[in-house]
Amino acid sequence: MVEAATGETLEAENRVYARIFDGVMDRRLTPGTKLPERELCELFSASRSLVRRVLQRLAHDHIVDLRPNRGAIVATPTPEETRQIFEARRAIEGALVRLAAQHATEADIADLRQQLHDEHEAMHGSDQPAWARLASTFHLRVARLARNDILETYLKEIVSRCSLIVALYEPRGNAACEHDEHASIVSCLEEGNGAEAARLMEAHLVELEKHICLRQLDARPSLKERLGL
Amino acid sequence: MVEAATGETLEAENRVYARIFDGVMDRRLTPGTKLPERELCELFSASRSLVRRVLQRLAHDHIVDLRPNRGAIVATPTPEETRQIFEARRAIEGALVRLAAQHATEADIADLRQQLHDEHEAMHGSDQPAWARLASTFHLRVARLARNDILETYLKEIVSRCSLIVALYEPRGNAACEHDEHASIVSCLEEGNGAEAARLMEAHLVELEKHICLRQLDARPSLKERLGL
DNA sequence: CTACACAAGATCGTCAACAATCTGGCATAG
DNA sequence: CTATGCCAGATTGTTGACGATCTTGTGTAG
Repeated sequence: MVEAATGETLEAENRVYARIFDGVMDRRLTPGTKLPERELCELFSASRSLVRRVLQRLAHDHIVDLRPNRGAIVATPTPEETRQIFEARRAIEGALVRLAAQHATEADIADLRQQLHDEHEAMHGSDQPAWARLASTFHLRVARLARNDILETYLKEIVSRCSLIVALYEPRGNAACEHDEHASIVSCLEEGNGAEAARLMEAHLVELEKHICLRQLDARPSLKERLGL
Repeated sequence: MVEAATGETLEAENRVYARIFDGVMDRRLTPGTKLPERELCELFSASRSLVRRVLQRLAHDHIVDLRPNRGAIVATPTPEETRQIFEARRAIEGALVRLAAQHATEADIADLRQQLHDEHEAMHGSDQPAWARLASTFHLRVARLARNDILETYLKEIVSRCSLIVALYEPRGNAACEHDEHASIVSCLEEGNGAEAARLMEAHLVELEKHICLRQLDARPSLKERLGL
């Protein structure tokens, strides 16, 4: 087939977007990585206009930086942006867990427990990329329970930006979430205690930011550090 | 000049975006309005590719709906979307006023008081479009004081969607905010009382939603009502 | 040896023509 | 008279080529 319906290209577009998005979430695409149109076209066997649209979407979601006439690179959040991102995340994810506590069914809780189990195994199995990915997945799963697509979409965008931050300021990538804190949050959700769940979540996020801010003091994003000078 | 730097077109793109955006905020572009590419090109003396980019951005911000092969129309939020939008708005704007209370300077408060004065005049001057616009402006001004671009951007998007909702479910457009409630919020901000400011803001938004939900019962967006049947 | 200027290569941005799809009206059969 | 099928006009989606801009390597003057 040369080209089918318009729906096909939409699907292809989402596929390319998801591929790059996942690359960022898995920290295989690190901040500053160049994303030349030509190369993306060849890799995905896609037309330039499609690749271009995807890059614009990614730029709109603050995942890539589109520099005029200089191509697209994976975004590198500044320290100030980092501060704002975590502040926004606490607000939005706090609201999400409150809502999740209202709507969560027993089946939902069971799914989360299964998720926690997978997390635990990945952590002990020393499969660190998988662990990091599962840790983000947990947050997104909880968000889905809130039954609010808008806040959920916002959180997804923010979590992806957090992935960039971790890649920048936490080279070993060991800033993943603590398993126990996740477990406590699930317990609160089970009891329908939204207020406490939100409190735990916000504390959990403060811990995560502290982990990163500590490194931020010495690990500047500039290239001096990256060359060991 | 035929064509200048790339920055010029960027500027033109933002200009077209802003024009359509303002049209929605002022309720001159109502939900369902068709936005044909050809016509936009002529109106703004812009190329088709530029218009196309703008429409994609507007679609990403949920201001227009992009139907494949059928063109772009101004978005028409469903009742369920309306529920989610107000829920999200309470969460985000609540967080924003809390932050605004922390950062607001005396000059900021003075600016807000000026804003309140303009609101009051527009209300009495029976210049309703101006009033509705100023009411939204107040919320965005408060958001700016929070010093968090991410949450501010999210609120801007949500407020624009609220404008669509009002246009849909409040034909006369008289669902604007109460002046007094705005004034109370400013007072709390002046005292640095973020918790109370957030409480007032959330109550204010609940009132606004109630105003709309009441109409939602009889005024369905479907065409039966619009034909008087 | 250093610094500046220049030019070739590569990449991005734009435009215009072509192809695919949808809408609305008309003809025709029942 | 109603319903169905079809065709023309209009609109959108895509592609390919052209022009503009930036990067980088090289050469030359100081």
